[in-house]
Amino acid sequence: MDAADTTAPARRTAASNGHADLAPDLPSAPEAPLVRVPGLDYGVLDHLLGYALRRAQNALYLDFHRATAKAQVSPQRFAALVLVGRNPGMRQGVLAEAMGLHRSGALRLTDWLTDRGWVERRDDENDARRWGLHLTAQGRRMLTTLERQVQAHDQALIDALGDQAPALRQALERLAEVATRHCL
Amino acid sequence: MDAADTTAPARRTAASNGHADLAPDLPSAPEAPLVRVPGLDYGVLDHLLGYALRRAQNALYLDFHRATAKAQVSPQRFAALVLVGRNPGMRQGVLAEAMGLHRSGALRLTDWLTDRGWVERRDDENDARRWGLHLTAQGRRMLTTLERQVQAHDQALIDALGDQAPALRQALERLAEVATRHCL
DNA sequence: TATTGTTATACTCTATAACTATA
DNA sequence: TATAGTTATAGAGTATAACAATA
Repeated sequence: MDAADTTAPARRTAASNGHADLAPDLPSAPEAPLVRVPGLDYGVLDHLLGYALRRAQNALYLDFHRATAKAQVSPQRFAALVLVGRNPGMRQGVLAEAMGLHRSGALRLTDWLTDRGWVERRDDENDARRWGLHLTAQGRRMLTTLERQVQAHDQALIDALGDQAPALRQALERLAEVATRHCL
Repeated sequence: MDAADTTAPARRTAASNGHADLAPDLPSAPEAPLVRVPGLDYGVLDHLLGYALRRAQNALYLDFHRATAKAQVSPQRFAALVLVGRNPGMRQGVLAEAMGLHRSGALRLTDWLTDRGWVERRDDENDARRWGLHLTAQGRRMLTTLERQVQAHDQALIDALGDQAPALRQALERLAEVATRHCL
């Protein structure tokens, strides 16, 4: 037997990551800017709330990458890191639910974070089927750095919007609610 | 020689579509709903404009599929259909630019639309390298149907937002501008 | 039998790079 | 040589389904 099986007991394969070879992805292809082509007629698109939303989201996505350029972290991975940081011991299944992913997707996401040494899987005391997710010391440092960058980035946008900003967020939350209710 | 080579001359392969076998994709996996998990602490995410935007966009994306359920058309494909409809003779490269895609992406998108019989490639009179994209009769009918569905869907959201709606769209457009400028 | 997580696989979307035809 | 479009390929992200371990 191995000497130290400190955190992740060996009775499970502990996501030893058989698919990617340790340094898997890097986003690298965030999508091109969705610019407005001058002579073009956009028809109904110019009047759709959904299209305005898509434009804004595309722009913010690219801008997010600029803001966190050094770490090569996608918005999704940043969100996962925040969630694990604020909810220590969180299960993978809950992470999946919170992020609108399938369990297998949460696995890949967690693998990516553990490969970086930012997150580790530990035993769940009550149920041997479960892992508890925890930030490592390095992960906590990284989160602190990223949060500072992301928040500065967000604040710059809010400043640029001026007094429109609070109404915008409120309207977005309402919109998400309405569309979700619509959908169910 | 073939009798009729009416529209697309044979001196080019005319995107005869060697990759997919004619009935390629169907979106089918639109992403799960991004619901708020009750007991969870979202930390900074709850204060970020970018995250609110992501939530709203996710909800609208799913709702869009509901609204156009019968046609299995993604927002992107709908947008492409609108653009070709409003700008007959449009080149693929312009479509790519308008939609923030690489040329090869616009090719796949156009292939999908032509496979459905909604769009056709025709010669460009001035430059034999170019195609002009045009709606077919069937494509125009489909566009009319889709536009009606999408607009009704969008109007329902606008109605639900009430007097917040105009401010929301204005703020979204401003946000896209600001973030893009930020990025360049 | 149901749940948690894993593995294997497939499919979509997008990009990169090399290629052909035309300018 | 530059441009428009095509082809081939690769990568990221997601899903499905079958599986093992545990409840």
